[in-house]
Amino acid sequence: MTTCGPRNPGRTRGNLLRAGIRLFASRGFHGVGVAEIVSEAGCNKRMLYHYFGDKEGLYVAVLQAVYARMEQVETAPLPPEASTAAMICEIMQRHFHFLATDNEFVKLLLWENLNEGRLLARHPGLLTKAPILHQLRTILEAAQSRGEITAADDPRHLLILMIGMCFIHFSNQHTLRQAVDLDMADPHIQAEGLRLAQQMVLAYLGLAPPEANGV
Amino acid sequence: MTTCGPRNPGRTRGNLLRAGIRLFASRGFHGVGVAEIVSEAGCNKRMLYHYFGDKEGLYVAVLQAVYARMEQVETAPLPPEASTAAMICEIMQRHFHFLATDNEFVKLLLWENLNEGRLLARHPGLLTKAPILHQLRTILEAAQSRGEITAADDPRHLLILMIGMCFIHFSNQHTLRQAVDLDMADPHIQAEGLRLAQQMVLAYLGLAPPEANGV
DNA sequence: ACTCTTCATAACCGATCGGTTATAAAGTCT
DNA sequence: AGACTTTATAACCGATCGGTTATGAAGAGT
Repeated sequence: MTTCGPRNPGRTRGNLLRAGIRLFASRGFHGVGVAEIVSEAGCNKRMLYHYFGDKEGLYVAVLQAVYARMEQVETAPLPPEASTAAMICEIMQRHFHFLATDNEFVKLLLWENLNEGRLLARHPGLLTKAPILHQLRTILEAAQSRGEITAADDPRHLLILMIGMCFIHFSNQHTLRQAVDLDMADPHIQAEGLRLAQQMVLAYLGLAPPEANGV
Repeated sequence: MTTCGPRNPGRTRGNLLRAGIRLFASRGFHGVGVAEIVSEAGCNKRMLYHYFGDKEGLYVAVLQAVYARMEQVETAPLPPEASTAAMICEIMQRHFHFLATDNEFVKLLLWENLNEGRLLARHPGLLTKAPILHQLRTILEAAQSRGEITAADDPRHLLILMIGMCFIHFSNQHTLRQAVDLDMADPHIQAEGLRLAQQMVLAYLGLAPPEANGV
């Protein structure tokens, strides 16, 4: 497409990375050829090998870049004076909204899982511990010390279910549409799904919903 | 591998289908070559084109075969005299157990979603409505008519969350392992995840857990 | 001005891709 | 026995795959 001009190191690398993110997310590692990537990046095939070593090198860089987008969103501090229920709803809403916004993240995560984490295994440290787990732990411990909740279950299991209730809306969009006849891409449907998920977690913890609805 | 012998129509077709299920599930449509499939099926490449037309034809047959496995499990009748809570737990346990057992189903479903349902769109009727939705609807309506529950939310949304809480354990096995440091392949971890998911749904519906635990 | 590293291109490589052609043996029907 | 359909094989096809070689221009250091 847009040629790279005579010399422009940063831009060529950036173009390749962006093209890689878009194409790998949309069709996976095996589904994309390097010729297509360099065509979209507007440069020669040799440049990919110059900047990233090989196709897999670009793929790793793509994963790093997209994981960084999640960390950036999920490490944002929470409103310190909010109620426990409000904080639970907030981190769920953040996670849900991030998945809804960053389709490329969702797809790359799924590709990597389908690949049985082979790339992740070969490049340890690519994916760090979920920052959201630390937030949830802090919230639950504080609530427990104040006697607001009694359950002492492993917060990791609770987090998995919270993530699962969000993730399903985006990971299984197309098959769910056929299976239950709901358009998961519709923001209204998504909002309803999030609302129900939040209610479910609050009900499990025995917390009343925050002031918005519960009076 | 095992050669097909002089003539054996059913077996060659079956071998190809089985090989296709295993290989497409493990590496997706683009990740597998026809040469590899026929090698595992123990027959010549030409046979694949004879029985299934082309590579995509085999892929469609694979999806059909694996979807049929789910329908078979999830249309089994429920114990008619059980409590509402027990029935909810039962359908969740069944769904969870099916996903835990049939890894190929989980992966093929994810491949197809990542492919944005292109195959599903090209072959309508391949995936039918989820039979589990009908079961859930029946349970909820009966409970509602008996006044056991009050919520009149769309059962489709509840089902999505139930599926999501089960699915996440298998769809994101490898990345979750790194993100929250839990081995999702461990049956004990899985059992705990299911237990928590069941509790969550029951808590949301305002139902006491069935006799097993609640006394 | 001279060298040296970096950024870039075009042409090309062997291997593999999905799919086809040519051919024939095994079974089936009359 | 002879004709015809079905099941099978081997060899091959053009296209494309990921990756390399050969080459040179642009910028930086001296």
